[in-house]
Amino acid sequence: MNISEFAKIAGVSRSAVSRYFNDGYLSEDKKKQIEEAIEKTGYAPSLAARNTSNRVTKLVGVIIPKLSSESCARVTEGISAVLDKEGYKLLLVNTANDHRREVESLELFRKNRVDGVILLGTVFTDLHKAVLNKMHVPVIIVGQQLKGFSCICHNDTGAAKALTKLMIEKGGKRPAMIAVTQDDLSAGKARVDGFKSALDESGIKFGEKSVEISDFTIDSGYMAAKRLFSRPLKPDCILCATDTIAAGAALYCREANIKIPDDVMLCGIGCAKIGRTAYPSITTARLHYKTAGMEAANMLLSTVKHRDSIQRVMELDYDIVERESTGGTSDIGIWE
Amino acid sequence: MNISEFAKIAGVSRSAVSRYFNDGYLSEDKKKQIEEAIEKTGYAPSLAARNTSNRVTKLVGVIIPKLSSESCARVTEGISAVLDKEGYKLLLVNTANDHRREVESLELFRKNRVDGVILLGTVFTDLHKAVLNKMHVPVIIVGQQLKGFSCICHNDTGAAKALTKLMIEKGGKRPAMIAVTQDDLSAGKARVDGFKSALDESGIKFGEKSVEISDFTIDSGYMAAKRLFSRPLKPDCILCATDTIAAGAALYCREANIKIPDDVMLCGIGCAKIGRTAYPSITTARLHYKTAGMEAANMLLSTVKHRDSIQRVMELDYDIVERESTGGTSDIGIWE
DNA sequence: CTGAAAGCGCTAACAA
DNA sequence: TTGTTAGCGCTTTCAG
Repeated sequence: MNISEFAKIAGVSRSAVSRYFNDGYLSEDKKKQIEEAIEKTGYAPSLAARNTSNRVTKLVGVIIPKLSSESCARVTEGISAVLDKEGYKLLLVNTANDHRREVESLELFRKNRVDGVILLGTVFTDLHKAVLNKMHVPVIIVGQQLKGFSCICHNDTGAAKALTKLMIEKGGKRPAMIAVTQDDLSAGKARVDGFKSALDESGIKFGEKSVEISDFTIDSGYMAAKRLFSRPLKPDCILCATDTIAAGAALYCREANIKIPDDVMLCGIGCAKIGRTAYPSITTARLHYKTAGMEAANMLLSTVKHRDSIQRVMELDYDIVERESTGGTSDIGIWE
Repeated sequence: MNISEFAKIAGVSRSAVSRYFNDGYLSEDKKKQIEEAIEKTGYAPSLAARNTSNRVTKLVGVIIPKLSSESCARVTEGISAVLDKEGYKLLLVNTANDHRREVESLELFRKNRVDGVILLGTVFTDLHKAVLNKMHVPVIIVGQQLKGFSCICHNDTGAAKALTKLMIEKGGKRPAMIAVTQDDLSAGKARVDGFKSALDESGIKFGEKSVEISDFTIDSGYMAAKRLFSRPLKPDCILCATDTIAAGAALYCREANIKIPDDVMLCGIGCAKIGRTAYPSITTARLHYKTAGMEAANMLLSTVKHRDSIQRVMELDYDIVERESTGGTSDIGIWE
C-alpha cells in the first residue's frame, strides 16, 4: 500500500495525504475521509521514503560495548527514555567488547544517515578518533572524556579516591586495588589515579604490586583477589574497579576464610545490584548511569536541533554508599 | 553528497556507483576510480533512499520490557550477535514495562517498514493479539508462547517443578513460592504451575496462602519473604520466580536470622549473576537466554529469507545449578 | 485550502 | 560491462 493507492481509496489527492501526516493545512472533511480510510486499510507512510526527501531519519545510533553489563544497560535505558519521548528511535549495536566493531558501527551509521550517535566508550584508538572526526552528525560520548568531543562522564577518579580514603580512615594500612585494563581511561586509568591520589594524601607509598588487573567478571575478580592474597604482604583493604569484581573478590575471601571487613575491607564502584546482595554487602560509589544516558540523549537532541557543534562536557558526580564490607550497616530499605 | 554528485567526482555514471555498492558487475578500472573517490569524499549511499526502491530495510525491530533486566539483556545480546553477522541492524525499543508501549512500538515498526520483529513478551492482551495479527512482517516472540505465532520459549514449568522437587527431596515439608504476576504467562503462571505440579506429585496439599506475589526486584523479594515468614505456618523451602527475588529473600532471611538452608531452603530461576554471589549462593535453574535470542534471530531470518509464514515453536530446556541455598556446595569455578 | 508536478537519492530494467 | 531511463514512496514547491 503506497500513498497513491491510499489516496485513491480515501478519495483525496496524494498531497492531501502527505499533508495529513505532516500537520499541514487540511480541511476537516478531508481529514475525516483520510481517517476513515486509515481505519480500513491500516495505511502508514513509509518512514524510509519520507527520509529521502526529508533528510531527517529520527534515528540515533547507539554503540554499546556489552549490553549485559548492568551499567551499559542502565545508560541505554536512560538514552531510550529520552529519545522515545522525542519520537526518535534507537539503532543499537552491541560490539561485544570488540573495538574494531565500534569503528565499523560508526561507518555503518554514516551510511544509515542517523541524526546522531551516542557512543559508550571504553578504549579509544587513533582509528577511533579518525573515524569520529569524519562523522558529519553529532556524536556524544558517554563514560569517557575524549578531547574534541562532547562527553558525559563520571567522576571516576573522585569516586575511587573517596572510597580509598574511607578505607584508610577506617584503619586500612595496606591498600590494594583490583583494577581493569589501563587502556580504558575511565574504569581503568582514572580509578587507579584516584586510588593513588588517596594513598598519596595519606602518606602511604604506592607500589605497583598493590594493583592487580582483572576483567569485568566475577571469576576474574575472584582470581585477582586470590593473586593478591598469595603475596607475602597481604592487603587489609581492597578497592575494586567494579562491584562485579568486588563480588568475585568477596567470594574468594569467603572461600579462603578471610573475614570481611575484619581481615580485609572491600569496595566496589558503580552501585550494581550484585553488590547489595553479596556477602557481606559491598560498599560502593553510586555512579548515575541512567542519568548519564538521559543527559547524553538530551545533549544530542539539543545539538541536533540547534545545528551547532559546540563541544560540551558534563561530569556527573558520585555518592558513597557505605555497606557492611567496610563496617557499615547493611542497607536493606527500599532502593533503586 | 548524493550519488550524482559523487559519480561526477569519480568520473563514472550513477549506475556504476550503484553497482559498486550492490556487488554488480563492474570493471576493475571503475572500481579503482570509485574507491579513490570514496577515499577523498567519504561518500556512502543513503540506506533510506536505497530502501524506497529495495523494499528491504535490513532492519529488525526488537521490543524489550526492561533492558536493565539481566535476562532481557542476554536475550538481546544473542539477537544482536546473529543479526550483526547477517548485516541486519537492530531497532530497539525499551518499553520500561509499559504494555501500551509494546503495541505502540509494533505500530511504529509497521511504519518503519522493518523486515521483521522480535518481541520479548511479558503480558499479552487482546489488543496485542489484534495488532500482531495486522503485522505483515514476520514476528517472533521470545519467552512466551502465544498461539498462532512463532515462539522461542523456556521450559518454565519444568524448571520450577524440578527445583521444587529438589527441595522436597531434601526434606522440604512446607514449600512456599514467591511468584510474579500471573498475567505473565511464563515467569508468572507457568512457574507456579510447575510448583503446584511438584507439590501434587509429592502428595503435599497446595494452599493459596503458600504463594506470595512479588515484583522483579530485590526489595520486592525481600518484602515478600517477610510476609511469608509473618504467617503462623512458616515455610521450610521457598521457590522464587527469579534469582533477583531470591536474592532479596535471602537478604531478609539474613536480617531476620533465619538460616539458609537449615531453617529454609531457597531457589531462584534464571541463573543470574546475582544468585551466585548472594549469601548463601542460590540454587537455580539455568535458562538459556542468550541462546533464545540467537535462535529467535535465526528463526526470523530464515522466515524472512524463505518468505514463508510457517509457525514454529521452540522450547529451550533448563539445567539445574545446585548451590548452597539448598545445601549444595558453592560453585566457585569458572562459569559463564 | 488544494492538486499537479517537480524533486529527494537510490535501484533496476533496458538497450547498447 | 556500460549509460540511459524509468521507477520507488514520499514531500514540497507553485499556481490556483
